[in-house]
Formats: sequence, structure tokens, C-alpha cells
Amino acid sequence: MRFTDNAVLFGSDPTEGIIAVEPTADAEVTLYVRGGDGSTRLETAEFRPWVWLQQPLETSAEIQELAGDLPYRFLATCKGWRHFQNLRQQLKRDQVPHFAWSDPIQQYLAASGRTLFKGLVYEDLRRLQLDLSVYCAPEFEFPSAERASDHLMAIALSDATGWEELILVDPREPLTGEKAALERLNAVLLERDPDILEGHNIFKFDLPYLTARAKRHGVTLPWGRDGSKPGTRASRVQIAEKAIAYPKTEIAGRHVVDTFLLAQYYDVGTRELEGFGLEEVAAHFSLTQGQERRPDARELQRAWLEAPSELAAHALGAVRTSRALADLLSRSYFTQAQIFPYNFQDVIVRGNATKIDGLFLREYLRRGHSLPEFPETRMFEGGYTAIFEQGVARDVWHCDVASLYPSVMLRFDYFPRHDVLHLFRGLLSDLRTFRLEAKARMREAAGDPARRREHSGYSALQNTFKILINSFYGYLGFSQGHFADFDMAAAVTAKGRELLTLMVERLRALGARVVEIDTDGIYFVPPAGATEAMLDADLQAALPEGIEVEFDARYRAMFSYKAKNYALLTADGELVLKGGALKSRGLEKFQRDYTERLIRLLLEERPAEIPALQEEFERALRERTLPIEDLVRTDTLQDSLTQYQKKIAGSARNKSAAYELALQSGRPFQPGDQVRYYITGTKKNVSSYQAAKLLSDWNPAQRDENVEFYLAKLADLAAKFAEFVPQRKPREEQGMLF
DNA sequence: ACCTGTGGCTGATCAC
DNA sequence: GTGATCAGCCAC
Repeated sequence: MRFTDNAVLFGSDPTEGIIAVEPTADAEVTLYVRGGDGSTRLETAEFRPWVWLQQPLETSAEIQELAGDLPYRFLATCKGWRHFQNLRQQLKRDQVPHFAWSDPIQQYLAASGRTLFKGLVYEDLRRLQLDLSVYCAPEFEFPSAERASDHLMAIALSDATGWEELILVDPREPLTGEKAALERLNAVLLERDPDILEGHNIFKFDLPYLTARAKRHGVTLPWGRDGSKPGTRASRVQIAEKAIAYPKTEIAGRHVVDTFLLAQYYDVGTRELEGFGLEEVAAHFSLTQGQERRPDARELQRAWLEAPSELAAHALGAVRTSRALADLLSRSYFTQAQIFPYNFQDVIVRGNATKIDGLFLREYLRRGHSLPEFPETRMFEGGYTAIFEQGVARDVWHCDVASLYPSVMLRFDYFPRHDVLHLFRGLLSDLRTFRLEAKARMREAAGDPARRREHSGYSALQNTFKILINSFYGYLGFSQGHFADFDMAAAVTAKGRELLTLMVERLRALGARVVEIDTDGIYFVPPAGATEAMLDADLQAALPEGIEVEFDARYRAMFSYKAKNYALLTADGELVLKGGALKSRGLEKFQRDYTERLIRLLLEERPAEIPALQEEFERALRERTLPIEDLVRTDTLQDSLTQYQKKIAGSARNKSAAYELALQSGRPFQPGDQVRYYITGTKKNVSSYQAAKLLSDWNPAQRDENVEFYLAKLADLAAKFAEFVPQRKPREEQGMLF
């Protein structure tokens, strides 16, 4: 079976080797195609953009009537991009209902049925990593490319073949040296000719810095494959609850990949990253290769002046790390680019529901079929969440329904009403089959060093299929999805709640004590003498065919705190915390540390040690011995500073420390930026936004953290868990403590 | 210009 | 003090 033969999923045109598409003339795109020998050749193709319409109209565009009787029954195909833009403007002005994609690359790919990277493996990509080391005069706190006294110290480069180069700026002549470095970078890019430019925070730091310095020196940056300069425009990306603003940079014939954004996306699924700096992310993935300690900015500057080899070691370490990171985190997007009619760079930053919409529209277009109106949106109920017992339970089992929502949709035919070509069902069931197949092939290749590449290829593929499968339900409730269907979304969740209720009832009937449930899974204490097989058989018999239960884990103990908030102790003694109340990054580190240690003591039946824990933290706070990082809060800005000020002025929100500090700092903070601060003063009751101070203004010689404030926080925390701390020896207790 | 969904907890602020 | 509201983060 060749997955790519599925035209709905991978597009109908099997052309292989396309690594980039760029519009190069009004009605033409240039394709950059990778040959078998690794060369890159150029081809041009005709490109005619179009608009979907509900009514034919008097226009110079070519009007085609589409099949079926859905509202968008006409296609207006334009002569070229300018014609398209004029038509769109006119339609907007005359308030004529219409729909069009504003990205020419997306339009070309959808119309042609082509996608990037077909016939290639990830390793065929020429990936180049970049990392800057910059100098900032001692009187300034943060580097700024706009300042005369700031400049580059070095540009570290590497690529996937293992090639590395450090372009070092001569400290004796920093400015002429910087100019030479920029020119050397230009030459290297021309020579190495990368498909992908990678870096950590490359959009917000490296590229704007290089652009600003190049401008100062009058150096042009002809980085495009056609010799053009990078293009930049303000953009923002939504990653779960976070909106991140960044200057999106495009380089003709190439793609820019920021591992900072990749890390943000990764974290949505795991919520395990301590922070998003290169070092923190690398540490999470165990990628720090013998770098015992990261030198700070000032140390690097000294190294640049006195011991360039130290700077080189650090800078090259950074590019190696971002290469390893991109290796781990961008493979799945490589696969997505083979599927969706989107540019590689865009497939990363687009939401899953948007990309699924792209699949639907591409296929309806290919079949010459009309499109529905956008859906009528409404609120609908979600999953069933409940907590039945609080406190500590021992010997807790977990079971869940294997991919609940996809299973419900397939088993009960919950598909979008207007999808008359029935793509939804086909895609979902194919994806499911494909995922199983990809997983099987992945396992087959596992462990064989000669098949490592194959293994990681199938791993990325099955993971992409999984993400897609899980996004189909979300698509039903996506207001911008042409085939979304809110009634159907409501039906899916209702069925999910019904099935979960049924499972809870069966488990109780069998004598189990149900502790906590959420959407598709149940934590419970099994009845004495129960076997998994017994429970499984009973539940499976009660559930409809096509709905599979999995008993996937057992735990020594569980601390059930509140809905969606609990802790698990595994057989290996590992403690897993779930929920914002126990592990939110919105809590200061000392609170998270205290919570984790307290819960461990509870679950390991060592409550006698709790008073000592309490004293330890109190003393550390009182004697100011905790590292300041433990007292710091990290807030991510959601709004721009202007938006914030507007809201405050209009009493639409309350003041907040993070925004107030950002405003005071005078730095250009943007949505998505993090503000780290602590509370100063001497009184317990202070308003945070008045007493807050940026971590960067911290002076270790003069500790000014508000001890009373933090002691009160500790006391609140202790009080929160007090009711779960037993007053007797836990050995005498059985099961839950109340 | 961009955007998968709902459910739930907590801390901070502010009006009462 | 108390409750309402908002923002931020997390589970699934």
C-alpha cells in the first residue's frame, strides 16, 4: 500500500521532488524541484487564481458553474494575481458573498493537486542552522540591533551533513568585522543553498538583528533562490491559549523554521517544558551535550575578547542543539507538507482544523462541486467531567475508550450534513487504517540500525495521522470550517457522555469505587479479587460494537484533589501531577516544589514528615536562602500593551503586574512574550501590580523579596491541602481519607 | 491577518 | 470580607 495514492489525503498530482513554490509572475509560479542527484532545478507552471461565488456576475473572470446545489455554485477564475486582487476588492466593496484564499501558494497547490516533498524523505532536505552571538555595551541591559554600540560577535552555522562554520567578528575592529561577517554569511548561504533555515527564536531575534545590522552597513541580503531579499511582515500565531506575535520572514525558494515555535506546539500536548529558551528545551529532550553550564551574556562577551575558542564552543553548541531540536520536532510537519496544500513554513503555523478545511476544499474543487455556506455557530456541551471521591486512594486502575470521538463518529455516522461527497467519513476511516499500518511498519523497522531512517519516517507519519484523526471532531465545531456542523459536534459529545456514564454504572455494579472521570477515561479502585479480563469483558459487552475499552494503567496510589486535578504514583515510584492547581506554570516554583513534595509524602504514606517540610520552606523563605528563581512568576502576555491600556482605560479588565512592568520597562513587549517578576516590600497585603519587580532588576547583594507575602502564600498552600493530611498513622486507614 | 472544541481551577483585582 | 469577573493555564 502506498499512502500517497490516496488522492483526497495527499492530493491528486503525484509530482515528486517539489521543495518550494513561489509566485514569480502574475499568472505563473516557479517550482524548485529536487533531482535524484541532490541538485535543484527550476520549472515554471501556469497559475490562475480563483474566487468562489454564489451568483454568476458580469466580470472579466471566467465563470464556471459547479455541480450540486450547495450555495457556492460558481467559480470565477482570474487571468492572474492582479486580476484576482481587483476582483476581490470589487466583491468586497459591492458586498457580494464570496470566498477565496489569500495565499497564492495555497491556491496553486490546491488547484494543481500537488504538494511539497512527495517522493522525498526528511533527510533529503538541505537544512541549515543559524545562531547569533551579539555584543551589548555594559550600560545596557538588553541587546538592540538599532544601537550604535551593539553589534555581532559571531554567526554560528551548521547543516544536517555535519558541516559547521563560525563566522567570528574581529574584536579589534568590530564594525568592519561585522560587515565582513554579513558578507561571509551571504556567501555561505549561496554556497550551501539550504532549503530550510532553522534557528531558535530566529523570527524574533536572529533575522531582525541581521536585517538591521545589514541595513546599517549598507549590505544587501540576497538570500532568496532568485537573489531576492527576505520579506518580512507582522504576523501572529495562535498556539492553544497563547497568541504569539512575530515578524514573519519569507525567503524565496526556501523555508524558515523556528524551533522556538516548534517547542511551543510540542508543549501544548505535554505541558512539561519549564520554559522555552533553547537551553531549557534542550534539557527537556536531553540534548545538552556536555555543556555543564551556560555562560551568561557578559561572560560570552569577555570570551569574545579574550578566548574566542570558548565563544566558538558555545555558539556551535547552540546550532547543534537547534539542529537536533528541529530534527525531533519538524518531521511531523514535513509529512504534513506532503498532505496539505500549504507551504512548509505555513503548515507549521496553521491550525489543524484550517488544514483539514484545505483538504475538503481541494477535493470539492477537483470534483467541480459546489460548497456550502459557513456553518451556523452555536454553543454546545462538551465532555463529561466529574470527581466522585477526594483524597488518597490506593491501588487505582485506569481505563478509557480508545479514541472516543473518532470511534463515535464512525460507529454512529456522525458526519457533517453538507458533506455530500462524504469525504469526512472516507478520510477519517482511511486515516485510521493508515495509522495502524504506519505503526506496524514503524515497529517492523524498530531496533534495526540500518532501518533507522525508515523508522523515524513511519514514526512521524503515524504521529501526523494521529494528530489529524483527533482534529476531525474539533473541525465539526470550527466556525471557519466550510463543512463544520455544530449539531453534529453536539451529538458526538452527547454520545461520549452517554458511553462514559454507562461505563461508570457498570464499574459500580461490579463493586468498583469510581474516583474521577474526564471525557473518555475513568480512574477507579477495583473490587477485591477483580481481574482486568473480567472487567474488560463486562464493559465491552455493555458497550456498542466499534467502541473499545482499554485498561491501560495501574497505580500504587492516587491523590484526587479536584476535577481535572490529581496526582498518580506509579509502580516505579514516579509521581505524575495533573491539573493547573497542582502544576501550573502560573505558580511560583517554590509552590510547585512544595506541592509535589507534600503529595509524594501523602502517597508514600509518610505524613509524619510533613511538618518538617513545612518548616524547611518557612525557614528558607524567612532566611532568604531560596534562589530568586523559585519566587518568580512568569506570565505570558496575551494582549499587546496598547490593547491592555485600552482595556484598562475602558475598565474592561483589571490591572496586572506583568503588563504594568512591561509598560514601565519601555521595551517593546509583544503578545506571547514572557514577563518574569517577583514581589517586593515588607507587608503581607500588597497589590502585586504595585509591588512587582522584574527579575532582570534583581540585585542578589540586596535581597528585597517580600518575605511576609511569600510566607502567606505558603500558608495558603498548606491550608489548601490540610484536610487531606491524616492526623493518625495512615497504616490504620483503609482506602480514602475523609 | 489570524483562528480546532468544551470544562475546570486559581490568583488578582475591584465593586460592594 | 465576599462575590463577581477576568486572565492564564491546564485536561481531554
